[in-house]
Amino acid sequence: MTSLRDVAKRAQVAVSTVSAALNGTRPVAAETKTRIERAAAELGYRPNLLARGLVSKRTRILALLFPAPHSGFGLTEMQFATGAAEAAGELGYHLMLSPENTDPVKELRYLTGLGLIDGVLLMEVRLDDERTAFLTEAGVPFSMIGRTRDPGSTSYADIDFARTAQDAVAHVAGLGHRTLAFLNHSSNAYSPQYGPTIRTGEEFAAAARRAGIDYVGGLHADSAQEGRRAFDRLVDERPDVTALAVMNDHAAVGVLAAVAARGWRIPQDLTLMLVLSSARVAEMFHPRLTTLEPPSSELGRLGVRMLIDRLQSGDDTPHQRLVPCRLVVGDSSGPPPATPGERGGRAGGPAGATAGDRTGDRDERTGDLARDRTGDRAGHPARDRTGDETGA
Amino acid sequence: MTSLRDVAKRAQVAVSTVSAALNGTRPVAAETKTRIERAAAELGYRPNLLARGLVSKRTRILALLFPAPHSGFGLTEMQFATGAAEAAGELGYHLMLSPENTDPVKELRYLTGLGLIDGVLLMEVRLDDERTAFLTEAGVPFSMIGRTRDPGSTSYADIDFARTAQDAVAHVAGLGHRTLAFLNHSSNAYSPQYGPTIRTGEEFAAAARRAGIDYVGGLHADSAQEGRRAFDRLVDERPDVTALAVMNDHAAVGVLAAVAARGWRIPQDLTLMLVLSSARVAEMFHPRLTTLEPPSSELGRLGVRMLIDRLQSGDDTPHQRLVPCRLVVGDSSGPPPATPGERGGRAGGPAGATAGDRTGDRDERTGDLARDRTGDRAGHPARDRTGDETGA
DNA sequence: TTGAAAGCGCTAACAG
DNA sequence: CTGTTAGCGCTTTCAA
Repeated sequence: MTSLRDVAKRAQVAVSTVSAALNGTRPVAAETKTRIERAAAELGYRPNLLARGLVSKRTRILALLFPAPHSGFGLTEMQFATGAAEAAGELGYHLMLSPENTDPVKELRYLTGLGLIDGVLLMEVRLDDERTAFLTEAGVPFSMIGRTRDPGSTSYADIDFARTAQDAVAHVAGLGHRTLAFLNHSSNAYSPQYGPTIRTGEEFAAAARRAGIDYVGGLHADSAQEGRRAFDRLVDERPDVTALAVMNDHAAVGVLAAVAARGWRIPQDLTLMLVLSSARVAEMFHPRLTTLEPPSSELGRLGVRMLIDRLQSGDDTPHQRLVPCRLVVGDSSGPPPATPGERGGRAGGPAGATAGDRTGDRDERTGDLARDRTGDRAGHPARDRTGDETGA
Repeated sequence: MTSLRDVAKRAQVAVSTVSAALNGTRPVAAETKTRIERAAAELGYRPNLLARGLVSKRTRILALLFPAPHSGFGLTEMQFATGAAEAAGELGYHLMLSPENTDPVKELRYLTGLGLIDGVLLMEVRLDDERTAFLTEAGVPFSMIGRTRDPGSTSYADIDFARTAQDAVAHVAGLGHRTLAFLNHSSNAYSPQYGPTIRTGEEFAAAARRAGIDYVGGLHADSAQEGRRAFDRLVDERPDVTALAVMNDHAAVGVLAAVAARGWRIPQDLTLMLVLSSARVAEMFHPRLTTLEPPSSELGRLGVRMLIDRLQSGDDTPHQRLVPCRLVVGDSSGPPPATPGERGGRAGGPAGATAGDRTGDRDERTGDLARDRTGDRAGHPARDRTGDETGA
């Protein structure tokens, strides 16, 4: 390990001059500077982060607290991490992965006490998250992916649920649907305080109301079996429903089974969309489902950027960013059936010319998933991952 | 930040004594020790990792180099990371996520030059991976998830492809199949040097040969469309194939479409299994596919454990561990049809009573995915995630 | 069994 | 503009 002293010796100057030259901390004569730089390069000098951190109190290390991979820990959550790590790397920071144990606050106290990290990035934030209080009180800079019920002056990047719901509603409304049902997670699948579950439900209801669409809520399912049952119940009670949005991949599997069992076809008899699920998952279905894909990676990036921004500016005005999901139209969206009451066969009935045909004549497309088609009525143009800017 | 000096002051001893007492570095009188411990607890003392690392040259920080999330970056890869982070945490270490840019070796040089990390964990290891040479030469301790062509004396945790293939072959053979086809990734989907792609192909061929099963290889597909085409070609050329193993999720989607298009049923007309894919993904299919699920999280854990073991023992005899995939039997496995030549309808023909029925009478099961049933002929008992021990 | 002192590699006053 | 000096918080000799 070559140190500052080695460089100083070789360049015939004092260590502090080398430090200054390399960091631009104070003016250094051009000639001296180049001499120092050459010496540093020749020796392959790398500043020791520990020593630097010890005195400067800043390590350029961020911690990402991620929850134990419980039930629903999928691609989405992990993309936060990769997005965050990338953004950190681009800005000269490092990202530490800290698995959260049973006592998050204790974990945080330990972690921040180490003097190792400059800031914390929280994910899986609950509406009443206790971690924010601790961090605020401890004076540890942090930002969140997701947000608490009342974010106040904390920094966060979260999904724009209102806009997402609005886009979804506009999509089905644009296709001519007048009734939309929403199949949510059960409230205890994740924490009962899990923001996305609650906010998505609320916002779908609100968006439907505003659009003058009939909304059917209060449905929950976390497994294929529950999804199937929920769908059957739904159709019994509300045979007029022609469009359904589903939160849970597994529930969607059950819904598809129930749809097929009734002899219904998608999208002719029902428009089905997956909410907060990646296009990669939606692609696994037959037909390929329309999806509202969460901007996971971008949220991770944003979270890191706003954290670093705060760290570097010293200014702690909060950054709060909402990013809508991206509507990826699949093969499960279509106009509503002319006569909803007379759809398909019935359970156990003649199943001919249903799923077999459907998959049979389905046109296989390659990777053209990025087509952003929003319903005509929506009025806003196709949108892509927008800026990377931290913007207030 | 309370420091050693604060504790020393409060306990009325010298800093060096506090250090010794807290680290057990040298004998300290029991009475003094408790006094120190109490003082430390009262002050909420946390050792500063930077200061400690600066002198001890050991930070207890490990770096996980993960590749840019290119094409096939899924759940599997991410589970390495979570497994690794957990294992690290349990052993008092920290895991840094280092996204790999275009020049991995440069990245590594930089990273290891920082004096910040004690060791490196490599993933997405290619058969001729250049990173290992650098790390070896630089004397940086490392271990791998995956392995190079000739691992020599490097430490790694990898999938036991031979055993996995053997289990798969035994499974289908046990069901009575005499012919097995294998649909691999195309060689350029990942790096042309991507170990799993190559090893799995080889081992399936070998296992089939040993089991006296007719093997059809040389098939590749990375997308649904390619999967569909590959399957159609396969059936044309080898109508005797009754079992098919598929590496790629997307290809499997295409295969299922092609199967349905022919009016075939699964598993009656074809036994289909997914290789190196998580059970969560297999669950998305209809019917739920039999899977050989990679022990991703465990590989991550093992990688970290062997790295830390080497770090702490100072002994650099390599640890090399192979862990087979877990066979999760789904609803896509069954005995071969009596007369393979007369299966189902043909493309575009009467699709009646096919997929519709299949999904219709499918029994929805909840979460009971852990059933380990290995083929009768295999002769080895159900196996679960085995030990966590690092074992040499 | 304990204390004093040196120093890890760096930054940041302060003099020159 | 540059060199000297004093630490950051800790571990580790070396004496006592």
